[in-house]
Amino acid sequence: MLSKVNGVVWMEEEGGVGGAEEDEDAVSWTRGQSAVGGEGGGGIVMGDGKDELGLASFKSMLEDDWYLAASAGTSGHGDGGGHPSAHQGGGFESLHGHHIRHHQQEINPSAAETMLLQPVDSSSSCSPSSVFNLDPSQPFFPQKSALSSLLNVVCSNPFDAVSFDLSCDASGFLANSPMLMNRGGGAAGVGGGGSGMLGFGGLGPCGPMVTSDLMPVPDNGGGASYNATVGLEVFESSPFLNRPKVIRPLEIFPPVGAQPTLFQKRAAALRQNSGRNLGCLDSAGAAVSHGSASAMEEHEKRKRVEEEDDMDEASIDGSGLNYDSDDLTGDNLKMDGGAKTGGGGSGSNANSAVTGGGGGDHKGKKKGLPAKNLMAERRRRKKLNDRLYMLRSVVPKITKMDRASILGDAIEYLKELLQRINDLHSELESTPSGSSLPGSAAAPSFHPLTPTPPTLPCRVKEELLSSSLPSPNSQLPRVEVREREGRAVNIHMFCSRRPGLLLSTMRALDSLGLDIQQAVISCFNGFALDVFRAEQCKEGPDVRADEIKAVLLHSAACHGSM
Amino acid sequence: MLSKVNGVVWMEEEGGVGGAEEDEDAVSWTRGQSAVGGEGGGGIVMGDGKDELGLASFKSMLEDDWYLAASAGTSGHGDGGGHPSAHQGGGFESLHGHHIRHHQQEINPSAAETMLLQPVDSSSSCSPSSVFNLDPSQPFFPQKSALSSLLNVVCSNPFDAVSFDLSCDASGFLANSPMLMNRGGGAAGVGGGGSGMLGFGGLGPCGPMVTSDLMPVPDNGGGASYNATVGLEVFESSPFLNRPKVIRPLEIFPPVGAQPTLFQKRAAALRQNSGRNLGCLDSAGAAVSHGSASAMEEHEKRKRVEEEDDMDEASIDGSGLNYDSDDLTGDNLKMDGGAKTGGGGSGSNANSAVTGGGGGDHKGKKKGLPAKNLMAERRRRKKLNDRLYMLRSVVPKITKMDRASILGDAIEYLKELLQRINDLHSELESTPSGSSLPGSAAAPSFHPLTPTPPTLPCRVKEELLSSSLPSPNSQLPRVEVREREGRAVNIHMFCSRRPGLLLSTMRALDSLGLDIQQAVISCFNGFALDVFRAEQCKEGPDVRADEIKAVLLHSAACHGSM
DNA sequence: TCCCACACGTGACCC
DNA sequence: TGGGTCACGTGTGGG
Repeated sequence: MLSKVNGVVWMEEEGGVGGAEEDEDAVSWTRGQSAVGGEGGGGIVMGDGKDELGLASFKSMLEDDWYLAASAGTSGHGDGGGHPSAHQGGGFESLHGHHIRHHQQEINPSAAETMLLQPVDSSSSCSPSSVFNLDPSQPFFPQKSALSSLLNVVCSNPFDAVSFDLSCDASGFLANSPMLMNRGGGAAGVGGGGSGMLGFGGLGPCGPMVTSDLMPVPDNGGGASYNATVGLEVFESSPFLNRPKVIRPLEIFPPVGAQPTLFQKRAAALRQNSGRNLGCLDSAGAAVSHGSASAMEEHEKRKRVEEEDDMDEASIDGSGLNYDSDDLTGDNLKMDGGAKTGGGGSGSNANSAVTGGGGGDHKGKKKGLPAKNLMAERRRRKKLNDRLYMLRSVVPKITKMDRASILGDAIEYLKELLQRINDLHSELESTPSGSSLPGSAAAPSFHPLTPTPPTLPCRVKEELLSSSLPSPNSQLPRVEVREREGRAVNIHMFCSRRPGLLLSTMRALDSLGLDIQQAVISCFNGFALDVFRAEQCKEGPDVRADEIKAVLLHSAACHGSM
Repeated sequence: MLSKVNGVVWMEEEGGVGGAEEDEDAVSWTRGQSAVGGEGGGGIVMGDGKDELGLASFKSMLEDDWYLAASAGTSGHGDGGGHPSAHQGGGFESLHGHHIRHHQQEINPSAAETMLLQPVDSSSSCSPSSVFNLDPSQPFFPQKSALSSLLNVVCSNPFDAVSFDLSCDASGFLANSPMLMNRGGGAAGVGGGGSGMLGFGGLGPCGPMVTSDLMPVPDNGGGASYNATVGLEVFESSPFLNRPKVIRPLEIFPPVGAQPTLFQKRAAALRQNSGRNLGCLDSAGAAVSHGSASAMEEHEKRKRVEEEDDMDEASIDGSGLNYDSDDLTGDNLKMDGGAKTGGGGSGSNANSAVTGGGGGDHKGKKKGLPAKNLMAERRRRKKLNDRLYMLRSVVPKITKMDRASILGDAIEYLKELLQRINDLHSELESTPSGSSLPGSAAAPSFHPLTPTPPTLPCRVKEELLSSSLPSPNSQLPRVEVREREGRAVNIHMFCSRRPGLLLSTMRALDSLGLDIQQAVISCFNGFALDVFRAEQCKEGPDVRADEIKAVLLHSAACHGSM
């Protein structure tokens, strides 16, 4: 149902995101990504996907797998440093892949699906894109657009998403994991881990290099699909290389992926740094890059792992594959974890003797719980990160890649959307034809979609400010009424809170024949009434804004007076 | 400017959130809170605040202060266990402080600012509420509603929001911050830190106990204001104690507050647990509660700290005061940190030998960085949490209190909004004249971004809408009423929106002799009413919760029935 | 008991 | 160098 409509996209998201359980949500996200990956990489293992369970299990599997895979893969390349040429190359791949993808998406008609995928990817990729955005100087890519598109995409894939989410939601996860595994195997071969490698290999230049390194990359690629095209670009596009700094993250491939963003960024950075210099093995690079080789290695591993995880989520399929290949999972994971910790030895954590202390999971610290807990924690973290990225992907304008910024941007964006909806509502109702915006000045602003509405006309802002600010308490009642089209109105009222004010205000509005359709009223120290949309009863005569205002002011005054 | 208007709050948020830099954002958030605090606590050090930098500094200051204060306070009580009675008391304090504050705010006419603050607080407080929501069983609080309300608020302030975004985006934030500070200073003087303490002391029972403990509280209190009432409640209201579980968070006063949510929940829980048993010193309590006294202590401290931090953010002013009072800050902080770490000694962390190992900040591990870093990390964490709560507050329907869930819900919600926008767009275009559509069609498409879906068939759209919205709508009216102490009640109501519902509900509440002091009401698809605090008129007979519920249900039903 | 979620402190990295 | 960010591993509490 949902899926069909464009709304579908939304639906999915919703289901996945909010609607269902977290896990489910996570799944959904993943799915989306996976879908994307599938599209791009093609190789999604749909058969598996079919199972609802698949997803869930997938997810978990993936996560675990991640670690495992990552560790496995990582260890392999990270330690061994088998990569041929650039980390960068690898990094780029992913990043480019994403970007490229975006372009492709646009380009490709197939798009519909792609779109969806894209979104997913974008989510992951988003980060990259956002990254791009970050760099003012080098926005070469349409991150924003990408993002938006992604969002859209997500939205666009109502079906996909929906189906996934729904199916996935509940049973999905758990059951899924196995599925994932299977899937992974089943998958075309985007391949994560070893398989993934293959995928990359297919890409071309990257392939080789990637292989060892790519382990992670694949994940990022999640998206093997991306790689193909991407790979080329990467190599081709020196620009990225050229500008390591800002872009770096992106460059590397943060963009691509799903989760690399942060991780990738860092990883990429590392790689670049080390990589460029070294351009050799990962390990070498790592070592080179910094003082503590061991530390570096660990770091890399971890990052990779995470990346993989991300990938998993992002492109579950791919990851799935990897996992499958790895298959070591459980034990390996632990081991990996242990190894990591042990290896890393950061300080306190390293300790972690708990985890692995020695080699096994139970070492001694306490119960041996640590290992499990550790994994759980990792999963949790990853999940959270994925969500975060997802959120990022959904938010068109991303100021910074910071987690906090992401949240902040999301909040802002959310508000913006609400505002828009409001405006649209008013417009809709009021202006039949005027569609355009008569009413809503705001509409235009956001409409444009400009993700960056921000710039909206200052004037508007001013208005708002004036209105908004007034606030405070002691203050005089402040009422603003805007007529939208037709009989719709927007009301903003602010004054001190007084007992009975709420009721009297409601009465006043009612007396005016206004039906409050969308509003938010808050009482605390003060009283704030924001009616986004209210309509005058059809029957009644038109009430003018100033009338409304007068009535409300009176109401506020009466009470306010006290 | 901004500061003045109620919008301020929003402004801040928006600005803080999306618009500006993270720091700023953070600041903004903080401000909101701070503002609140200022209102409540008043004692913000405004002088400093004036500087734009001030904000930043404030922020940092506060945060640091938090820690310091907290640590100071904490260390004092935590380690020494100087606190008179309960940790709970302490914990409560903070929490309560928040709640109380709200109350006070409400009480305080100064409110206008408060209002703003409130929202902010609410955001933070929301978390608690959401927490409640999480519990299916115990939704007593209007978390959702709160959230929704928040959202609404945000939304509601179309102007504000817009303006904010716009204005805020760039300069706004920075500029604002100073304002806030100023305001805070201007505030009545609730009092933060030391001052705050006083405030608490004023409260009564809590006062004494709190004092030592309160240090942190003030922060929370940001809001000393709350404390007064809260403190009482806490002590008085055994119920909370009685129902530690689900309610806990709320009970404690999560609602109030600002950030307690997660923190508070836990903290509260801890306190309750320990507190109840012990009811003595914090340290004692801690020790009692669990095996590792030291660990407990640390925990408590930490929590408190965080709480404080939250407070800081929430009610920066307060914190500011505290800080001021403390003044120890820098060094103290370090010390505190060190102490904490040292004291706690949980395991790995404890170690923290880095931090304090011994007593001072620099111990030895590496550079002595740790301490600083530690603080930074704490701040960061806090900031992130605040944002998260903020986000939560904005998202109307929160399934779980999980971080991941919050993100997921937010994403979903976001998608929903996009979908809606899309639909609206299509409708707009199509409906009015089809002509516009084309172009606009684009709109929808791009809007939604979903390139494809673009225009989903209206019909579909309709379906979707119906479906999407559903959440609210379809539902049966849901009303939850909790009696607080005395004549205070908490009400959470959620049902489909119906014309006149708002008024009828208000009438119903009025008829019950309830004075709505703190509430958030949001209307969109559904109708959500969250009354954080309402008091029955002194005159009237006591109204029982079930009566209220019945009346509200009736009201909802009448309208709801449709 | 386990699992989950969280907060914490730390090391590493970047700017 | 210093602040900020991040991931990690751990400890802990709640269910």
